[in-house]
Amino acid sequence: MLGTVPAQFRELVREEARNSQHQERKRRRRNNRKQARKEKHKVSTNTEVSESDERQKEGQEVIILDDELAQQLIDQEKSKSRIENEEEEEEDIDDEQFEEIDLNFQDFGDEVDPAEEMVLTYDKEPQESKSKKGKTRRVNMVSAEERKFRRDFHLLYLIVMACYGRLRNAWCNDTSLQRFLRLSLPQKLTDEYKIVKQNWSDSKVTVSLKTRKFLDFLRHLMWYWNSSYRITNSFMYQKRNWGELSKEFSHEEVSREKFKYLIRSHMGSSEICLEGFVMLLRSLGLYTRLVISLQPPDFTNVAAVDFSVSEEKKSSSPSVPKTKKVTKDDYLSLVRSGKPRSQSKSPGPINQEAPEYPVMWAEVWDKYSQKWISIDPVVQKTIDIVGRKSKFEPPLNNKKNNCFYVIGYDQRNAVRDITRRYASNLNSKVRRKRVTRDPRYALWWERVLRELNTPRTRHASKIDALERVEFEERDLREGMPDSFEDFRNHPVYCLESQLKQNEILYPKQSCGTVRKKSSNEVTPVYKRLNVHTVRSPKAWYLKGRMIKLGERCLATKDAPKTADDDEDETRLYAEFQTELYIPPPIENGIVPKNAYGNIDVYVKTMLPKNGAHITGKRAIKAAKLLGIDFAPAVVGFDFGGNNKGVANARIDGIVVAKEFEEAMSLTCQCLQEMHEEEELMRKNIRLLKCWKIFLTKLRIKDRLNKTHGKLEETDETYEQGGFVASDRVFDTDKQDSKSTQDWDNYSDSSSNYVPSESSGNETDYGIGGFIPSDDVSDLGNVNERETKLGGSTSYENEFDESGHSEVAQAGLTPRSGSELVDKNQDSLEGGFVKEDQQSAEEGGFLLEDAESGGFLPEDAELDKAISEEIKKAKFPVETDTLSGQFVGDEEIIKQGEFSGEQDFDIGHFQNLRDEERQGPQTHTSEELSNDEIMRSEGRCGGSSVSYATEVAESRDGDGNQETNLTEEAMVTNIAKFQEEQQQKPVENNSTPIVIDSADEPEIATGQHLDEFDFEYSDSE
DNA sequence: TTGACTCAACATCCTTTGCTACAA
DNA sequence: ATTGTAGCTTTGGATGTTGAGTCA
Repeated sequence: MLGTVPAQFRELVREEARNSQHQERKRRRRNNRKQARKEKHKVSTNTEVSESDERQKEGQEVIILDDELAQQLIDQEKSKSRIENEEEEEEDIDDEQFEEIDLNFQDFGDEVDPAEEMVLTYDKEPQESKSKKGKTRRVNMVSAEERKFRRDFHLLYLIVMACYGRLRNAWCNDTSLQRFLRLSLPQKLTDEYKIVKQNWSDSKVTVSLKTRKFLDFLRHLMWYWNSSYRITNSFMYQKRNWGELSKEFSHEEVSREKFKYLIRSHMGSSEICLEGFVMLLRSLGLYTRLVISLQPPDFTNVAAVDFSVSEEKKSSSPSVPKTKKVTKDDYLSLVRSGKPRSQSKSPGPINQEAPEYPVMWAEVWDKYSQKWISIDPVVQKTIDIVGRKSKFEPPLNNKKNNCFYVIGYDQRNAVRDITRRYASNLNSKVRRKRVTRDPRYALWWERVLRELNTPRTRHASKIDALERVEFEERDLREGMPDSFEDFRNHPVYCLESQLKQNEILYPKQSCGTVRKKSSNEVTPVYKRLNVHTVRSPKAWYLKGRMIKLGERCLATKDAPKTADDDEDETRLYAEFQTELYIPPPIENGIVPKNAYGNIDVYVKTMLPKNGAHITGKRAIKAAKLLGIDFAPAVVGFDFGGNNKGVANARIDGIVVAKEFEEAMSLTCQCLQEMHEEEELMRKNIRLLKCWKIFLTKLRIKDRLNKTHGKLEETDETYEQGGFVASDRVFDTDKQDSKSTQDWDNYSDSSSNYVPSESSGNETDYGIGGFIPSDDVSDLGNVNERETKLGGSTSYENEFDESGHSEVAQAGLTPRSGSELVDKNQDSLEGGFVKEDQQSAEEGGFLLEDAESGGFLPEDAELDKAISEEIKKAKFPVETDTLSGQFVGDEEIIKQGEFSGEQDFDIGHFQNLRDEERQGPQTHTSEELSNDEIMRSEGRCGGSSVSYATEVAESRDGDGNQETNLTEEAMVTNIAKFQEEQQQKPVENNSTPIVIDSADEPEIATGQHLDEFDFEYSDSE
């Protein structure tokens, strides 16, 4: 294994080189393609191509070096990049790649064979390229992962702030505080309010006068509040770009009690000042909204973070932008702790100058003019009835405040998105900055708002309906965008030049024109309403539609080269040219099929008349059983998986005639039940077999005791480890008890001797119960043993910790030969042996009984019951996980060999298994131990990998979890094995060695195993 | 200062029914 | 001899979006 490590590393480097070369080739090809396209209407641009080639040569260095040099190079690069980081320069070497390589160097550097050369190719400045005029163009974009993170962060911000607003709004509904505020209102204002109210009820007063009076009152109220409230901190939250997220900003935590206190004492931050004002308005019975303009970081900004924007502005050095990538950790550390990760990256708290535009304000409903009046008593101290443009809307290029998400909360806790009122360019500019530009997230945002509402406020009220009308008017009033770019994806207007490839205008009627700013060229503008998506007939078929008869295509496109059709272009049609596809009906129970023998059911409407779509994996079997006609249902295509690039039909269930639906569902249900029953039966039988084997082993042990004399320290050995006891019996016979721990000696003296578990783990087993999970997880031991066992497989891998596997519970495990075998001595050491032993001591399952003539009658009965149970099984239990070996056991039982009435022919027993395993071998009865017998029942060869796979297969009914666990165990096992191997001095030998079972004796000594790759196989 | 335009670098969408060798 | 299945190969091409630079 070790020998392969440098090769692995070299492979990695080569792969890097190949990848980069491949990328280069790809880019070159693309460039060529692009240029070829341009050549259609341009003069040849060959010079550019060669230029780009030269560029690639310049940018790329091929270095041939030995590994030591490579190490040096990488060290250099590392230190260089470190320095660069410190100096905040933006020589953006692909750090990640180097880190990856470096890691390998550190791990395996000592083992690198210096004789071998390698080629290390790297891009010197992969993210820079030259523009035509020779100046460098810097590409400064973040990865896809980072983009996703930014979007998610944006979403999270929206949710959190929306919830925050909801909470604060609820606080503003505190009636006792409202009463307090109303009572503390000066008499003058109270009187004025009375007049306003009288005016409202006075029909003689005109609406405009009512509104004006009301506005006057609001203005006075605003000034009163503004003068009586002492703002201790004028800072409000503001928009931060991605680089500023880790900067501190002062924010005092306000509990509800503190909030109450601050309101009563007319003192606090500007935010609480506004909330107090909202309360004051509500206390007067005015329908008031708390309005919050959310300021999430811009998710459409995918430029690498610029930390020094503010510094840059001050330091008048705009020529060299100082940018630095920020990792996710920076944001997360901010989110988790609210503190910056390192001071160097966060140059002090955000500049807390008083903002020009508010992020929170109030809205009051004027029921006479039927308009919302916006009041900002804190920042601008203005009252505004929003006309064309709101006074609160900052310019679009404002870095600290944007009007992209404005939410209003009223006293009923209704939550509404009222951005439309405050964003004058919602459709053209703001829309592109909102996450709702993606329909998926539009739904998401709708849902967030819906969830924030109470069930009562989810329905639009009268005022909401009026507001909707207002918003529609505003949509119309917004008009056409004033720049070409703003037409892109505009919901109302479009330009023909910006249509996508599969979009057409029909009918092509312009609704206006737009003039370019640079020239007098006039471009017609169309309504987005007239834009249709066109598709090929095949694409429409996949959507369950077909082209109407006589329709002419609206567009064409080049047919894919792979198509067998003679036609070199595909005709495209719009949806209005299609109709629903009606499949041929099922007649006489015969399902119409396509050329592949399937039926296409891409959408529900494609299900034929009189047809039923039966899903589920037993559907086909059920249909075959019933003898009815059916067709597998193709519901889509897969382009990934094993067959990348080529479509694979995705089949889900079958289609049968409607009249068979009930029969089918019953049959499927029945099959399912049968399957479950069968599984249960299998499980039971497996467990019974476990018991049988266990009992058999006890009998063998008993017989041995009887034949060779009972071991004195039986109890002790049981405690120490189950069948180690037998080993000791064996030891006693050999008069060599000292060598108990010396496995090599064992192996030498008795070939194929399997040592018992190393005594380190034994204590756990002594407690009793089934396989302790500790042992399962202790793969270190497993490996140890595996090493000692040589070619034998470690069974422990398969014992999942959760203990769900009945096999594991029973102390059974399948092995490489797809057979179940009693888990070796462990199960006997642990688990019930001890208890049995105890009970034996107490007089239940006594060895003495056995001595006095076989097993107890109960055991015989149990045995009989087990055999009968197995016989009762109508299905082939033995075929799969249970092999004929158990039948062999059964036969032995049947022959009465263990009944105590005959002498135990140990030689026969031995041969039975040895013949199965590796042909006849000769053993004397002295050489036999329980371990021996148990091992003889298992195929000890087979790679752990294939074994694990088999186990996974054998448990296919148990779901994926077990399989995963097995794989996990497998991986751990392999890793351990590799680790072990690396620790040992080794000759350079990376080729896997196949070990025949004939080699087992040697392997069992465990002397040379470390050199072998873990790939053993049985010679069968 | 702003917008149109270009270029580069990705991201994303569209595509829409195998073959062979080998083990069981 | 037949059947079932693992593994192959390494990935494509067009189009859309964005940042950055240039120019009017």
